[in-house]
Amino acid sequence: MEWSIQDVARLAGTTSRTLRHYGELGLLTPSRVGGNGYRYFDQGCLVRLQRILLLRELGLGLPAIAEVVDGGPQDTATALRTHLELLERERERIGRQIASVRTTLRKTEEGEQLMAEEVFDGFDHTQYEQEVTERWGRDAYQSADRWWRSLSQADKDEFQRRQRDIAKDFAQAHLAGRAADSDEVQAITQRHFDWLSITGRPAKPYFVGLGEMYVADPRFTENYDRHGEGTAVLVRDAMRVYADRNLTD
Amino acid sequence: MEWSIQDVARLAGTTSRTLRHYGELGLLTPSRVGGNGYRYFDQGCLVRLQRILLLRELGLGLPAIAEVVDGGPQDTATALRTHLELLERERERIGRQIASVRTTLRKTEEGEQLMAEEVFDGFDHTQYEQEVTERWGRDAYQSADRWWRSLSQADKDEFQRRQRDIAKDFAQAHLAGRAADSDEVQAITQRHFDWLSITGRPAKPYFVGLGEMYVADPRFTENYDRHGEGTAVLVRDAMRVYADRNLTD
DNA sequence: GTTGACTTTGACGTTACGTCAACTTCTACG
DNA sequence: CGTAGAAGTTGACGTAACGTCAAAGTCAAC
Repeated sequence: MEWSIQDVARLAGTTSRTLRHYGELGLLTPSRVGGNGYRYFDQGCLVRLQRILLLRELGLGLPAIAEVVDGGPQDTATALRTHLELLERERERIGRQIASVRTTLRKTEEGEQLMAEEVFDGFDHTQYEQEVTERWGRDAYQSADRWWRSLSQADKDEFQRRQRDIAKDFAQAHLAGRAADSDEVQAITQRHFDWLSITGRPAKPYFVGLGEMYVADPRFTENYDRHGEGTAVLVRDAMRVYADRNLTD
Repeated sequence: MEWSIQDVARLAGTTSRTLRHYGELGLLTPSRVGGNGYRYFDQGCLVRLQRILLLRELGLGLPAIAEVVDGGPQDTATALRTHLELLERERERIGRQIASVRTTLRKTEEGEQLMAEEVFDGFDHTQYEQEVTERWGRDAYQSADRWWRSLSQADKDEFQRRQRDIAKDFAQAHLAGRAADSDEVQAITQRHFDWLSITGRPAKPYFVGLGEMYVADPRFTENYDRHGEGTAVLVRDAMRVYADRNLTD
């Protein structure tokens, strides 16, 4: 018993083009090829095709399927587990994207001037920025940067007010001679971490790198040291301690 | 003030290739092109680029962005709402895919012979099947079919036992002379609907089409009529009533 | 004048096929 | 037995958004 390519396509709910494509990739070889070049498939081919189509419906790529269909259930399980992780990461990514789009949409509807003319803030300190960002990734910085620009002025003000409060507390602790790893300073650092978490929980290298930037980039240093000389260094150290204690990577 | 292509790429956190690509698409035109062909960008270009990159990070396609960047916030809001729907559907789809992969993975690990040699059940009634499936989509049927094949024998048995119970109750109601739109028959139909919902809530055309298949395909007719002649017709009518009352589209 | 960084255009590769196009083969009918 | 129509073949381009060479011209500095 054997079937033509069109028969198989109908039976399996796919197209002849797909079957030819699988043939090219060596995924599914016809059991017989006539003298006229016609492809014919037998029952074994159909069984194989069913497996391929099921796996493809689950979202696996053809190369992954190719490695799996000839192997045992062991290989299949491994591939599925890997694929599952990928799918879960993808779902998370989309979830974050949905949240971002919702925020942007709200801003847009509220008539906010999305990304106004102050695009140039931050475009003039490329000297230090470059050195620092290279350590923990330019993309993360750029991404956060664009996020910041998309906020409304009110949001920015609120965001900065919280930052100033935190900076003041850091400075006060610094004046009082507290160590970076003291409970008091670590509590402030926790608030600092929460403040940063608005755009998503920071990764460890990002957080540590940011601390270093507070010292390296005068624009940031000024944020802390204006409340008391040397505060930026304390903050950087506190951030490193915090990261070592609470963040994984 | 103007910048070279490499400068802009660095400033915006992207690559020169991307900028050239946007140029080709007419998304971002250089403010000036030197006699040597070099592209130069001014501040306006940077503002525009920031908007483009933000929207792209949100997952919008370049054609969609192209329509939006020149329009007002009105257009942007509409585009974002459309995009949001798309993202939410995508998240749901991935959620379903994750569930499917988990099930398949479990089966595989339990040592089930995934899709055994009985691939041929159902491959011999293509005559009727073809007529019926053409009405409500072959893909839906094929997909459900593959799902069915991926179940373990125990699951299949359980699934069929529930089906038999429902069929018997339908036959009994039929013998008692109940109408398709009677409360009693509709209650059984509800159970039938729930039973089908295992693979996902059926769409209305699917559900109605399935009812017609129960009459058109002797393999299915037999499932009902063996408990009493004419039951299949009652079931079909009951399913249509149920669909009209409870399902949309 | 040479080196090295930067620029240009052009073209191929990526995923899983869809969609012609041009041509041959099979099947059924008058 | 000729022919129409369905079905088969290979070949090639298109898709989204660039990444990645390749070949060649330009610019700035030593």
